Amino acid sequence: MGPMELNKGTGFMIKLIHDAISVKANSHLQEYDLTLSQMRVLAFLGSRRGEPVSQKELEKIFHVKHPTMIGILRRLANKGFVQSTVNPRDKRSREIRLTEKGKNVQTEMMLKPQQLERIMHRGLSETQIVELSQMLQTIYLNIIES
Amino acid sequence: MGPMELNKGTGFMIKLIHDAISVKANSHLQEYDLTLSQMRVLAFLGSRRGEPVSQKELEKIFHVKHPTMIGILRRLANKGFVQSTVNPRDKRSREIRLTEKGKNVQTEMMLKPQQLERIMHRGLSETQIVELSQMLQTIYLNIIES
DNA sequence: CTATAATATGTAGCGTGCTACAATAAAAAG
DNA sequence: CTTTTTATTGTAGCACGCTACATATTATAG
Repeated sequence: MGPMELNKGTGFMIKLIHDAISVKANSHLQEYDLTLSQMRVLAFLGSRRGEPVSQKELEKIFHVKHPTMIGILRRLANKGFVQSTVNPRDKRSREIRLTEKGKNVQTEMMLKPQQLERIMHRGLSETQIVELSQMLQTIYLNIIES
Repeated sequence: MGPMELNKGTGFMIKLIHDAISVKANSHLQEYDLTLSQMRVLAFLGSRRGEPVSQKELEKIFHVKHPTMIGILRRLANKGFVQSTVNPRDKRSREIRLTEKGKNVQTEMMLKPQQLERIMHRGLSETQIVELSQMLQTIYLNIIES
């Protein structure tokens, strides 16, 4: 059960880390009635300080297809964290905003993402973290462009 | 839209890569009527050369909970790639084996996983790949143990 | 031996990805 | 101006993670 058996290729390791992050983050976010993907969206909306964002913009920022973002926003809206109104200047489009409840929970959780990052980076030097980030970007672009 | 905006933290990059691998691999595996998770299970069963494996073993090897593995195996069995029989020595347990169809598709796809790995590693030196692998293992253990 | 605990599998239901198909509104072409 | 194309959002249905609850069998305690 040592680290030996973990050496199964980069793709598999990425999957293991992804799943582990989901489980860990979601269990911590349960107390706020939120998931990791939902929290990321709330954090982004909070960074906009009240300026509305369209669904399309959110899809591009989070690199997901539109049915995925619709689902996340629907659940956030059902729980009262965000509000979605038709854009009067383009009735195809919708403007997404934080509600008061959304603003409150967002400010309450501002620090959380950095905490998990710090835990992940334990035992790695600053130099290594920079190199890791560059390699991950390289890998991502390699896949996308293949 | 350059690489600049990708710099959003290790956790988010891991998610992006995970999702990109899924989409790319699954689109290639469509012709075999398989998904990436299903193919990984078939590949492992193929490496056992006919020796049956229990569901519990597969859960440990792939680091998933039992309902997840049950689902993957049920879909593989419905498509005729694997066979599941009760273990006569322990009727709680089930023995999973490849069918002939499973063996054929498994040998046909032996090389595929390495191909995607090679694409992912483009532009990285051997040294970097080793360092990356070590850092990913560190990160995984950091999360698990936190 | 019997009662209890542990183990392996199964079911139900949810969130988040996806593709494919559809509807409405705006922009472009004619 | 009308037609066609493009853009944005929506719906249906699937795979695969998960948790929580349940069932059946084996192992352990008493």
